[in-house]
Amino acid sequence: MKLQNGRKIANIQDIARAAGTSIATVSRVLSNADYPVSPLLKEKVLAAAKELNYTPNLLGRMLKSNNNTAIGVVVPNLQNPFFNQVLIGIESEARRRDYELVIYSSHRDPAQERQNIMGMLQKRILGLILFSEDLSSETVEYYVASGGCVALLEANFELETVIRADTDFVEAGRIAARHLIDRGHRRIAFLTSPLTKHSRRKLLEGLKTTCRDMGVPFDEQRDVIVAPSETELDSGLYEFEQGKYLAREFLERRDGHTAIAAVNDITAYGVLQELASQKIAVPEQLSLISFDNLPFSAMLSPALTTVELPSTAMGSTACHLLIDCMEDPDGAVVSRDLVFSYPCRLRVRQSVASI
Amino acid sequence: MKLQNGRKIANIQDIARAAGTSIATVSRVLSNADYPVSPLLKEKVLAAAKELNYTPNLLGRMLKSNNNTAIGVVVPNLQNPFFNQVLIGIESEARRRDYELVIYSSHRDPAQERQNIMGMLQKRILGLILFSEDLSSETVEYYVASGGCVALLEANFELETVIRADTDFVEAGRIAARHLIDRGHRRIAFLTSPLTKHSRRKLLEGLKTTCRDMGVPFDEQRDVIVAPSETELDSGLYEFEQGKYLAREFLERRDGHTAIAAVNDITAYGVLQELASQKIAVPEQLSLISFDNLPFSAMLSPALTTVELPSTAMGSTACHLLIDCMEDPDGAVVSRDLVFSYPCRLRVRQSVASI
DNA sequence: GTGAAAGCGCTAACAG
DNA sequence: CTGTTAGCGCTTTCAC
Repeated sequence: MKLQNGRKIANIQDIARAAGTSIATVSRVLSNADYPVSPLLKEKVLAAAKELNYTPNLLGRMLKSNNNTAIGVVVPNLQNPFFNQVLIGIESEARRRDYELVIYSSHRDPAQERQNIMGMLQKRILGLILFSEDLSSETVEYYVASGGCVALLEANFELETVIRADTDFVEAGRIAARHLIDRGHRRIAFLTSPLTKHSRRKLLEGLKTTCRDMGVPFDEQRDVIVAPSETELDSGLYEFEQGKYLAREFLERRDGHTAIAAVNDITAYGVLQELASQKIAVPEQLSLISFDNLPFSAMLSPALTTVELPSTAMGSTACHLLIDCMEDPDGAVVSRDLVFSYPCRLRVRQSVASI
Repeated sequence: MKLQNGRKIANIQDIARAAGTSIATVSRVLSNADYPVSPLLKEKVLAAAKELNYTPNLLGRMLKSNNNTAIGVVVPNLQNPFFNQVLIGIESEARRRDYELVIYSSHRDPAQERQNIMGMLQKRILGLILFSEDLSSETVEYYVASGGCVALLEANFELETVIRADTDFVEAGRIAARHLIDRGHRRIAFLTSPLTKHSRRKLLEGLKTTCRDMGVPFDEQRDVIVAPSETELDSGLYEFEQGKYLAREFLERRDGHTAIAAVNDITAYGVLQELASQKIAVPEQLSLISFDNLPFSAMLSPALTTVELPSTAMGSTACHLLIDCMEDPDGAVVSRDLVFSYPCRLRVRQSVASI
């Protein structure tokens, strides 16, 4: 109905008229269904379409076929670089398969999340990648019941008929501890935000059990320093400030520690800056390792040794499986193994010394 | 048509049947048009809708009304944190106004960009925010001709009836030069990627003219160091590597310089790491300033002094104006001033010394 | 106030 | 092969 050089956008009727045929034929050639159409007419239709600058109205098609080649992505926010990494993976896969990405940020607000998912349903966006470490399953169940496919990233609730990706945080913790211990460290501190999240507790568990397994003392009272509270500002800056705070706290209570494991990269950046401002050289006087491997971590001085949590790969695989499910006519794919987990990888750089 | 607990998703027919009325009435209450409906019927309809878990099908509505409450965003890529900052601004405004964000990444490929925009048109997404420093206007013109509204961010081509946001890079260059000179620097080097982009040339211009205006010698042969080529890998890592390269080059050719201006923050990170590895202390032995103010820049040691290019604000204002235009029935808004530019701001941190 | 009916642009039977 | 026709779910005249 919109104007285009004074004319409305051409529709198949216009094409049909111009090509001297019927809308059915036009539809058949333009949606290239494998339906026999005489070469002559085909040619004419194509020519008319080109002539009239035909732009198919996918709303019409979608309304008819009730499917939407878009997938919705709900992340807690866009500021946290980790989610950004996940998005990069999702985007590349979506583009490869010709799906659009509709992005919502929930700000960890269940009401907002619910609204986002309902919005998707209203537009018949039937594929959802949900990053939601601390929300519940109700809305998701409704979405699935309405015919949607979903991929859950790091969710803390169980649900059937759904793709799941989880990171093995215990293993991540183990890897970090092992590296530190291999390099001769015997007193390790874990600096963390409050242990309210599954992921953080698992990290701690990995650290702790590995220390014990390898004969290194680890005492939660002495070796774990927890930041007081957590305002979910999500600006990234908050975790950074928290890292500085934790470093100060650590230095006061330091008790023979030669290495710090920080709960994530941004916290480690804060630790690093605080240490630098107190003229404590990393890794010469104190070693530091953390978890994430944000791209920026390679750019620091010293470059940060960190356990890479698969983010981009997780995003791209989740998207890949999701699209498979969406395109699967009779849910056969669902019988495949839809829970996956990528290994964490140690990225050795310069912030851990051998002692 | 999809199943939901074995039933299809309810549509207004179902509601009408359940409420004992007609689809017209249902539509009127459910789309809350300000159309008189008796309280009794209204009540019944609402009850039925709730009972049947009614989820309106926006495709139907959109097909009829030919408008889509989504806006498309085309950025070159998702890896560059600068675009990410812009996106954050766009997202917050879009959410506030209840618009969905459909995100495309063009990878600076005109064909891809064209395809993205065509895809939007096909879904009748009639609002576009395009970040495109080096593409041409053809597709955009077509989009506008088809009834779309567009906001151009940092575009290098002219176009009417369009919102534009541009950054005053000359002024950014001036601000940096002024700061350096105010702090006593008299020999400044500009480290940059190839001067193929408008923005970089403008930065140089601001630097150069300000030096001359303030009586500080600036010689392009001696004071500008250009990286050899530019592979648009866009991983962010490339600019970082380039920064290291430029720093090495600088050190070889250093000729009394006391300060470096790097073309952007990521390049500055590379410079900083190279300097650190060569044990050159910043800012004690050499000062460094750059352009962007990515969130990370505050997290380095030393924290980077940088000229903030408005990114988030630009995104949110662009989105704001775009939605105004889209919602404007008769293009009256277009007469307003639709070209805007935010001031760049100096963020003084620790990488520039007074000498 | 209310409802019947005509589309929005497209696809898919169904008939020729 | 081709065209007619009946919807997809919704909004919106236009009569009552």
